Amino acid sequence: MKNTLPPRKRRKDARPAEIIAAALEEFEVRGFGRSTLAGIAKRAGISRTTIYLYFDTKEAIFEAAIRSSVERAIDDVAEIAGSAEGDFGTFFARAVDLIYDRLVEGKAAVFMKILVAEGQFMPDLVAFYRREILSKGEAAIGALIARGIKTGELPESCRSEDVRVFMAPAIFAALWLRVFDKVDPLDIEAFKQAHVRLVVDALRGRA
Amino acid sequence: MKNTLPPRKRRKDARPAEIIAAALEEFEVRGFGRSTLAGIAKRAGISRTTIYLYFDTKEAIFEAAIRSSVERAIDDVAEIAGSAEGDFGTFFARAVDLIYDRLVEGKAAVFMKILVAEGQFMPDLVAFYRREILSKGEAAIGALIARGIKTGELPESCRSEDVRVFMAPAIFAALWLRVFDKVDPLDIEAFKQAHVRLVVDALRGRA
Amino acid sequence: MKNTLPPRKRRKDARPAEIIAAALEEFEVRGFGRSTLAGIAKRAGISRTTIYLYFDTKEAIFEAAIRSSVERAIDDVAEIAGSAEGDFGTFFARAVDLIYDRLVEGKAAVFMKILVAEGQFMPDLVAFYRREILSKGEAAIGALIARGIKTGELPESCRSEDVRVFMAPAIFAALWLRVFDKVDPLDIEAFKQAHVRLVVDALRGRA
Amino acid sequence: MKNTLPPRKRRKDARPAEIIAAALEEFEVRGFGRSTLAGIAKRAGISRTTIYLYFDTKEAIFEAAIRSSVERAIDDVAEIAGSAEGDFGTFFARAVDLIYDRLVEGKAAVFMKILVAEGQFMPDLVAFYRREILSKGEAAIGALIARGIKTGELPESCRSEDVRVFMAPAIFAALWLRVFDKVDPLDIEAFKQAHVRLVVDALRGRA
DNA sequence: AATGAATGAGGCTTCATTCAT
DNA sequence: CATGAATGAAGCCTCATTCAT
Repeated sequence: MKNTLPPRKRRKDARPAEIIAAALEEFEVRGFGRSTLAGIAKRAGISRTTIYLYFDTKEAIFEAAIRSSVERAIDDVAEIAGSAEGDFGTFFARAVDLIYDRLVEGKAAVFMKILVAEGQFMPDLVAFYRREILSKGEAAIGALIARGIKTGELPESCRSEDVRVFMAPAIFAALWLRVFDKVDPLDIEAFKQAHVRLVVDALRGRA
Repeated sequence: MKNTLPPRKRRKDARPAEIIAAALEEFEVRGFGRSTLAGIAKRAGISRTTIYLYFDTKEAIFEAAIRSSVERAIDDVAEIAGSAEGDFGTFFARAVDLIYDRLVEGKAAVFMKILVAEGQFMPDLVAFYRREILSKGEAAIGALIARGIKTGELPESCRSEDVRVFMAPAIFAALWLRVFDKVDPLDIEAFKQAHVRLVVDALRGRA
Repeated sequence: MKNTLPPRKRRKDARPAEIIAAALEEFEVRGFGRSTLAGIAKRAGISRTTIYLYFDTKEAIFEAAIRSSVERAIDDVAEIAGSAEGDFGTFFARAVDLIYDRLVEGKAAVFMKILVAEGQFMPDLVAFYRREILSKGEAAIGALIARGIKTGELPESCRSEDVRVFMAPAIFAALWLRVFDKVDPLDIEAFKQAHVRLVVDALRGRA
Repeated sequence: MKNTLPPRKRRKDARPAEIIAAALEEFEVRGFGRSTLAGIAKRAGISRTTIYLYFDTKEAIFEAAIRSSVERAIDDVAEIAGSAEGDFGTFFARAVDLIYDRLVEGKAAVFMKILVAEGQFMPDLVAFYRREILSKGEAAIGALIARGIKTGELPESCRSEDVRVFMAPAIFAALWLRVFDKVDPLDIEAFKQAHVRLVVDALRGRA
């Protein structure tokens, strides 16, 4: 029943997503500043002006891209939080796995890169990204820690800690991969494990 | 009498540094891509074309800026390594202090930001920055760990760890400050201490 | 009804030719080096940037102009060679008539002038012009001479002569007209006849 | 006695000539339009601004260069005309030799090239060059013809001929050498002989 | 819905030329 | 006499964006 829509219509509905996908490719390869509408259009296989039927500016495309990735992120957080059993180390490792997956695979890292570079000119998007994406991650980590405290694995003092310090290596790794990896490769698996070990050892040690 | 040098001449010697300083301001405020020679010139109080007497391209200015910051970085490393006494925690805290100083104060973070944004188009500079700046930091941290192992404070197993994971929160903080701080301020002092605690606790705990 | 094509579309097809025509005007008046895209655009009644929809660089415009004049040149040669009857003098006079026509009327002389001035920086175009234009002329003259030898009007020895010497006065006249004519006018008709007489007398005299 | 001037003075007197020489090199290599004062200064081994002590503009340098070559040209003409004996063919061949020498060797051809390219913007120089250089050549050829008529070698009808047609191949050769020679070399010696033969045969044939 | 045509704003860079020593 | 420093004018080119079909 959903497939009975005329192809024209289906096409129309798909366009924004196609453009966003094309734009993300372009952003990844050329950075945001150097990306051109011409490049995005070419990747999307459409004309430059067609983009204006769906988006007002280049920034609007980026905004839409960022927004379109929110739902999944929310699901992710739910996924992390939903898991039922295990000790803190296991949970944390799983959360970190997920985060690295997103970051290494792509979109999230592209967003980070662009926000680092151009965030000052997109305060709304920065706020949005922080609120919808990063803070979910923080909340998730915070929840893990709270659970660890409840189960007695972690000391009460951990509660007041700025959780961003526990996520920092992941962001670092994401950016390093995109910038310095060619000149000094980072073994992402080993790094991830070091990251987990660092946090788990530190927090457990305080008990 | 020593000051009787003709101002024109003195000017000339000072110009490159002035231009670099102006460029760094501009880069910091507008990012590299959006920076214009006109903006740099205005900040430096000179004409657009005067810049070309000293630098061939915008990239060249950035390169000069990055290179001009190397000497200090090297001194810093010496400073860290030179200190004589204390336990691992004290040493590491001092090193982290220094790193945050550089990163918060300015230049280094500006470079990081630009390299994140445009590094793919400046492979030479990425390599240079990594070699001359980042690897010094890594080496310093590695030396601290080696010393901790020798004094028995840290277990032998620490030696094989990727030291970048110990520096990551500093880089993270530097970028966060420039990007998300307005929307979610980061208490740099508290974060720094959390960073130190994280690493020290984790490494000590392994002993 | 055939004329109901949208003007926008018709425009598009005509644009390159319009731009070329405008450019030739500009080149003729200002020379190639001093010609500006702004000037060409103004002559064509379009915006500066519109030119870039059709040509990549100023050189490309010149190249297109030169190429667009080739077909006619080829036809000319056919025309000369095709004529059926007459003695060598008649043939040669007709060929010279044609050459002077082209040269005096315009394009060809403009090209010559530009190539003289800037040819060292456009080796491909020099080669192209020589191959597609000048050598046709040489071939035509050579054919006339061969015919003259066959009919017995000219001695066999003429065959080995460098035919460029027979065309030289035409090139000279073309350039003189553009450079020295104001200060020392050249009666083109008289000169042309002198040219014909010179060559015909010389070649016949050898018989 | 002339050599007792202080070296500073000698230097000063020599400067204009040095600059002119450097400029001619530059003009020859890069053409007039693309030549820069910076390039000329470098060739002359002096500073860009020093040129302004002696010349007001780039055009002024060219003008001085052209004027400085006049004396020699005048001498040349005298040389041609002064020779005492021989028939018309011999005389003409000698004159042509001389002309080709000048044209092939350099300065004169550089002037021609520049005037062809930029003459429309230097009407005074065009007039000057025509008057001081070209017309000398024409006069010399005219004198040769007059002498030929007097000695009975040439018919009276030659007198009314536009002598430029007799010089044209030389100009042609000079330009061809600078423009098309790489793509289609011209054997200058053979061409020169063909030129002489053409003119001599034609004029003699009329007798 | 889609597009080809067109353009204005703005960036980098070159160069002749002036200024002050 | 000579020059290093500095600049304004001007050119080429890119790109986001609008217009008209």
